[in-house]
Amino acid sequence: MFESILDCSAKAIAELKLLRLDSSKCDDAPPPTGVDDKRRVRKILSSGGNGDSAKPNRQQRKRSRLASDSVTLETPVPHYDGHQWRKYGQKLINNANHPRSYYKCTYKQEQDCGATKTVQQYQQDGGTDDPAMYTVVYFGQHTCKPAGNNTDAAVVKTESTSRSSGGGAGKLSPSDSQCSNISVTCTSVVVDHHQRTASIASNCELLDMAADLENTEVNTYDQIYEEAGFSPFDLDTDWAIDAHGHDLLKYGW
DNA sequence: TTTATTTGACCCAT
DNA sequence: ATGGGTCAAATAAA
Repeated sequence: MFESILDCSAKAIAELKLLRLDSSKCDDAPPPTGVDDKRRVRKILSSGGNGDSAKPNRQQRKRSRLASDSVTLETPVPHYDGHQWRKYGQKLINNANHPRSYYKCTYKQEQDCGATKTVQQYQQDGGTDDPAMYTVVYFGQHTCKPAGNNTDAAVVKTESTSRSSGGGAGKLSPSDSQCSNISVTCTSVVVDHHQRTASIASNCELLDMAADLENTEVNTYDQIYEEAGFSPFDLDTDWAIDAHGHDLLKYGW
């Protein structure tokens, strides 16, 4: 297990290092913020209304989704990220063994929060010692405020196949061995310095973190946690995507 | 009754 | 034409 932890940590660091090389091409690409008015448009359409207004909206949205920056997490526990999500779709994807699930922020309606994510299992669950791994891709930013003083991370009941934490508390300790499998990638590294605060962990900072970790004798997840001070998987931390969807932000403990 | 999930259809980008 | 993202009616769960 120890070796496995080491191996996975090394892999994560290697990936982050690769991304660090790409980080030099940080350029500005302000993603349009698509307004989700589709439901109403659909209603109008289905009631025989003029459908011309539908096209720009949908186009705008789809384009924004495809062109938008994203943050990708690879994790065995895709549903514990500090936010509440509502599943709105599932699709079988070509050349994938498992369907992809689509989630939007639970507070989309009330707070017009535009954050979405997709979850897809990419590793066959080979046994009890080999937890299924999921690729989680986050789009957009959370503009919603977390409801209540919910210190526990949001627990999202989703796929029945979810095997995470088997009914245990929705909280992982940093020493949880599963956490050693986490890696973080991003499709675009653009840092808006005006958006940053002291508590922000941007992609670049994550990459720096990886570099620092590489120069340190890090043998356990506990040490990684200690070195970094936090992790993208810290459930006591609230995470968000920055205003332009470029960075993974930490906005609270 | 309310809220969340499932799932087939629809639509857009490639 | 096809793949993938989203909608929304039907269904399930609380």
